[in-house]
Amino acid sequence: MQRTFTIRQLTKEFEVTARTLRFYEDEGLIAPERRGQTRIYASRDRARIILILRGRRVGFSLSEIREILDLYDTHHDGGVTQTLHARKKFEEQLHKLERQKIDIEDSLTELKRAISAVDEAIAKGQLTPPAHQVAAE
Amino acid sequence: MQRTFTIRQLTKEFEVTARTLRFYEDEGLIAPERRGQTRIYASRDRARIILILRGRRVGFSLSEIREILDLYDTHHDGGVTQTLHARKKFEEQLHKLERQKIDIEDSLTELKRAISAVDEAIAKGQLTPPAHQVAAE
DNA sequence: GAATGGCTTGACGTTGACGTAAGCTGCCGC
DNA sequence: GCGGCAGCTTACGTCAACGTCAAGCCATTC
Repeated sequence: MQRTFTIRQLTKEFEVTARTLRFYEDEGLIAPERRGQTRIYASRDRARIILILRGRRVGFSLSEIREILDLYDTHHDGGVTQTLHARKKFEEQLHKLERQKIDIEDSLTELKRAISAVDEAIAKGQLTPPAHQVAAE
Repeated sequence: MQRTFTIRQLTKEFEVTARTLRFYEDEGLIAPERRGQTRIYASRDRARIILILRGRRVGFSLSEIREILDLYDTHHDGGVTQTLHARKKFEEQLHKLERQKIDIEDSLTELKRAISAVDEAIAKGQLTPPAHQVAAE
């Protein structure tokens, strides 16, 4: 099992550019080690990248993502206050995602309606034929 | 039943600024009529705004949203070619949303895991007490 | 030893989605 | 007729999330 990764490997695996990974590092989202100058990513970094990218896909900003990652980092060794704060933040994200899930489901049903409307129109043949089949000019 | 809306009403209903609605107009997403200078929004415009905002929330760019709106507009009176093209585009959006739904569900289960981990930690009392309760300095 | 390829660090450029400020035009109540 | 909104246009500003050079280091390979 591989424990470390080069920047190249990760860019290929996740289809992001090296610039993006360095940018995430500048933003404090990941912290790969160095062998001399070059970055060595551990599987911890890789796991965080997965979280980051999925977070982006579901619409979180990088600062929101950083907040979540920080929570994962700190809620273990923090005091009760820290931990309760983490719990609250997690639940906020949870609710945000649940709202988004509803939005997506609404959009999905609407799109499906649109598609079947198109299909009916085609089936009933209520359509002018494609221009190049109408007549030879 | 109200058929028209002022820009003020819509900003309040949807919690967007007037700037935003004018911007959407500049971008060709809506086309309210004018009484003199002032914009009069019909319920058609309102419906489109609902679509736009929901589209944004699920991560579509404004140009993607414009594309969808255009499809709604034109696939009725277009030829077969137009209509099939519309169908294809609709399905593309459909797949994008389905992928996103999976991402969201994954994130949801992960968040729930995180929350119950927090809860267990609290239940087991494996926590240092809040700083202000430790000792009076 | 010169070229090649990969990695690095700046630093400036870009794109999307608006914010913001300036200055104008009605229109309403007083 | 005037203060005070509401709305309008024009135009520049901003912020996030990178892209795009430029210039340099380092190891290999020919």
